[in-house]
Amino acid sequence: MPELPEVETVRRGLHELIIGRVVKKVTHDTPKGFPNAAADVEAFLIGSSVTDVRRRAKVLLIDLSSGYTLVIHLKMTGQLVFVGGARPRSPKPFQTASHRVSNRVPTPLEARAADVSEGLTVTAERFGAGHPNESLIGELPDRSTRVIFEFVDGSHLYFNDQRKFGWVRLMPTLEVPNIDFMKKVGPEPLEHDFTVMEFKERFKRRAKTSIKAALLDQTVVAGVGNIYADESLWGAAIHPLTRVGEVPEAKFEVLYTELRDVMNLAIEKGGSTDKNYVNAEGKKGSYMDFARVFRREGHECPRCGTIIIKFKAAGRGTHICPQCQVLE
DNA sequence: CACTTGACCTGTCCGC
DNA sequence: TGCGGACAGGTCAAGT
Repeated sequence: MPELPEVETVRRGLHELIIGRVVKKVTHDTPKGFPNAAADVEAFLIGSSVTDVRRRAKVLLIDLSSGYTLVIHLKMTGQLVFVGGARPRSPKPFQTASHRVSNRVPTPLEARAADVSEGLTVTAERFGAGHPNESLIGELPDRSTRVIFEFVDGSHLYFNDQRKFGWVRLMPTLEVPNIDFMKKVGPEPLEHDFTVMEFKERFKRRAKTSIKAALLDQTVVAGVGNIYADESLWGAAIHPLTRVGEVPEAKFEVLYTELRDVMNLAIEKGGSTDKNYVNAEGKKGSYMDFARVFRREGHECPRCGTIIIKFKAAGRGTHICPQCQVLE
């Protein structure tokens, strides 16, 4: 479920944590998740240092000193978790009684990781007690770990992805803008120069589709997913099935403001953790504590007290207040 | 071309 | 207790 605020939170975390670190080794178990040829990995990733961590829409870009970039999409359940600091060493970490999943057969990736004496424990203690966003991560790697980046200083970056929809690929930095997705994707909604005029203009060509489908369309505006679509539509009091062309001008302007406000708040709260999402330190985001309608069916609308309902719109679970949000 | 639906995956939850 | 099926949603391909 990582949307723009979640990916941005990960980006900020990684920007603090991995710039300057030099890649020593990469282990991965899914050709689909990491399709690059071993020779390319050896030539352009191993021995390179991280020079920048960027984001475009929901895509993370980790730039390397080799002139290549790791392009990463977390899709629904992807996580990028950095583990540094002192590392307890264990000779057979995947066979110790303390291992969380010790009574099953280690995956090939785990077995390989065991060979290099990994077996780290990511605990709340490691990241400091009292942090508002608790850790969701246990020992890494775990069964969802697809790629492990090891840096020369002994720290690690884990790419976990329970549902395997996400991917990592290595390509020349200069070619990143030529990816089909990058050529089609719409403007960044939180950029200062993204105006309400441009917002309205972008939606015009989708006049006949529903406002929710248009919000989720990455070629209209970048980075909006199901959570912030529902939250911003509630904020603007627009029914998700309203055709774009039928949305009153004034409400469109409110939607622009609501979308930006709700995403900025979400970034401030470290994103939304419904089930899987964690930041670069393995911690949950707390926006869901502030959500007004998303996953709140059966609860009262904070504006009018009407019970929030859930139904399907644009192929997605959709949450509205049936009193505040009516078809135009 | 605009728009909708299904596929990709796996873990979880619900009803029987 | 187990099992089948529905469900979760970002993006692309294939369909209308």
